[in-house]
Amino acid sequence: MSDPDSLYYRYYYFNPTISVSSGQMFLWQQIGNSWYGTYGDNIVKFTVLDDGRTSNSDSGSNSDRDSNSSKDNKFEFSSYPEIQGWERKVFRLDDNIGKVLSILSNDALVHEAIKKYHGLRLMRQEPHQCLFSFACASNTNITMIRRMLMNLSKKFGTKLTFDGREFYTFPSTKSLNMATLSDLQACGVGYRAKTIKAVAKHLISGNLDTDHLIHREYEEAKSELLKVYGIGNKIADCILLFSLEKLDAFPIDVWISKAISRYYYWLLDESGDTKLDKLSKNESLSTNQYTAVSRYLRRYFGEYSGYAQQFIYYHMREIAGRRW
DNA sequence: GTACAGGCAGTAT
DNA sequence: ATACTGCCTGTA
Repeated sequence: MSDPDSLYYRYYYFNPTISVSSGQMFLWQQIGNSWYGTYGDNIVKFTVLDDGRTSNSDSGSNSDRDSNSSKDNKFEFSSYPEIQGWERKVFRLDDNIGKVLSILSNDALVHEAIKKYHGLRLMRQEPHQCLFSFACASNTNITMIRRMLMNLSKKFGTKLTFDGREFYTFPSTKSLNMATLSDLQACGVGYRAKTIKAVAKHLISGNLDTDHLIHREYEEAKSELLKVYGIGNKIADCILLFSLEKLDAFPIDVWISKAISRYYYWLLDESGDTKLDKLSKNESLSTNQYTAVSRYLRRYFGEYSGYAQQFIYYHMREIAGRRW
């Protein structure tokens, strides 16, 4: 890479476009060449500067590059109210991505996905927003979750203007705590209103403290989250991975479940765990099966299991022809 | 009309 | 321990 100012050069290549479209963060929208996202009280924005410059073959370091993304776009970042350098935090540019990808490349499937979805990053979410977002995520799909969160933001967030357009901040924990069940249900969240209330109550009372959980180990933080009504294994793992710095978390949803029975069944087989015998035909996991499967996969992928999960997840959605 | 979508809690076996 | 069931809501 000849341009020392390019983000590829400074941070190892990353592609915010593929990350925001991966479904790991719900409140993003594309307008023209720009993407706008809600990050708590702020609206963050990046624009793809398509300067037509294509990457040249610089001595093999690009050999893993997917041919589809051989063009190195530049990106411009801004926000309102302004947060300097938010992209570093949100796209986890502080991670040693070279090390992460190198370790995970030991697995054949993840290695393929890394090549294919070059530049995909894990995104770091604002913890309270992440908690409430996944409180809405049970038994539904991404389109519905987006709708619920947009409705909640309109009703309980603060309107602000950015680039001459209207946006809403994410609702404060306090406002969601004060809301009644029917206020929340008016946003189309249905029975999940009880989970939202439970999360708000735990946060307001100090019973659940995200700053505290960030500094605890995976197991301990997870058991705290599981005490909240409506938060189960999968949702807790998403919250841990996306906002509480648990890169070793490995959320298992139906897509990852498919990937496991297809590509990683040998791992469970090797474990000799009898309660996993029926897993190949029945892809839905009981609580105990989830815990067991999660343990083996986390042991296999190691401290960066969450990155592996993200690449596998994105891959499964892609080959299934995702639509949202 | 019916099945289903990035789960979970409650209840019955 | 494991299996089964209902749940809000919109879309196919």
